[in-house]
Amino acid sequence: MLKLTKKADYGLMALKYLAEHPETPALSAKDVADAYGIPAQLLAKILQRLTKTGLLRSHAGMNGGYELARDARQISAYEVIHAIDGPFFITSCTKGAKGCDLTPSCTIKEPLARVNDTIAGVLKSISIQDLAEHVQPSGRPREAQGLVALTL
Amino acid sequence: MLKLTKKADYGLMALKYLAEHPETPALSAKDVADAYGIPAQLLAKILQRLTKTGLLRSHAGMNGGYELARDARQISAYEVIHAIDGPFFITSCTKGAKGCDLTPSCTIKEPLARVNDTIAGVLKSISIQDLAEHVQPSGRPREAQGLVALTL
DNA sequence: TGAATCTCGGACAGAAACGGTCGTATACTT
DNA sequence: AAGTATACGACCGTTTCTGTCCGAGATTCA
Ligand code: SF4
Ligand code: SF4
Repeated sequence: MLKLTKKADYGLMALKYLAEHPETPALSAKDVADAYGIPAQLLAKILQRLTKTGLLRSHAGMNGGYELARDARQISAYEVIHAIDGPFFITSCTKGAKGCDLTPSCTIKEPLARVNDTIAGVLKSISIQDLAEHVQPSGRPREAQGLVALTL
Repeated sequence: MLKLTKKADYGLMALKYLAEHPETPALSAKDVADAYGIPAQLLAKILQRLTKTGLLRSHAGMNGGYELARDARQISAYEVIHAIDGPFFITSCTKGAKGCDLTPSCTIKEPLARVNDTIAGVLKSISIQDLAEHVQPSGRPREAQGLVALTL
């Protein structure tokens, strides 16, 4: 529950990897998969989907591969997750989906929808760049880099 | 992914229901289950687990049932979720668990751990009471009731 | 031209998590 | 004693997740 899919996880890793190698023209799925221990074929399909949603640009053929379509600073974790795992809900009922059987009688779906938005906001405020800058966490609680409004 | 379990969902509904009926000495699992359309047997087990973790007090026998162990204001959504679905991770690796195969080579687990904490913080800041006060959302974006620090 | 490399896309299978049911034992009230 | 309600574990069908396989198209290079 409330757990990130491994695909999304892999997707974030790959994007971060690409962000860290801006010089290279393109990196193949296999390159990235080998860099970590990710199953190559699986990563391939993930990158394909990221391409289809416009987060990556692909290039077939020899020395082909993928590159970021935008600056790493302009790609949010939310977009990645959304691209890979589809629309983001905390519950089974949220807007867009058909909802669970007891959507009418349920009295907490509305407050939960706000929680959903809040969490989505957190994810949206995180960019690939943020992941790439692995500031050595020297234990010191740094300045908060952002504040997320929690309306409920 | 990142979706609340239905069990947790039911648990929150039940807790909220109990919070809304502070006068009654105890409400049986069946009462709550009927109030919404929740499968009674399933809700029963959920409430049992909440009892075992100390969020509820149970009372067997006729006219028995459950009651909140603490004030609704003192019970966070996080506790409920944690009690029902176990420890809260966003990823498969987080502290406590054995982690996934590529925990060593993974470079994003540390930033993700912070995201994890952030979201957990959001959940912790929400009490059952907050759910019960279903302030008619008149569209007007009320004052933010809290801010969550987003450190990465 | 043709071989090598790489993306694309769907099908598919094994594994795990989820949602829900059942049966039985136990505790409390009247 | 009878009735009501919690307690607990086993079980099972469904869905979701993870990962693999395979065939088809694109591009580069010799
Ligand atoms: S309707 Fe209520 S119960 Fe059904 S999914 Fe939405 S929140 Fe959970
Ligand atoms: S280690 Fe990296 S890949 Fe494995 S679960 Fe944690 S974050 Fe995801």
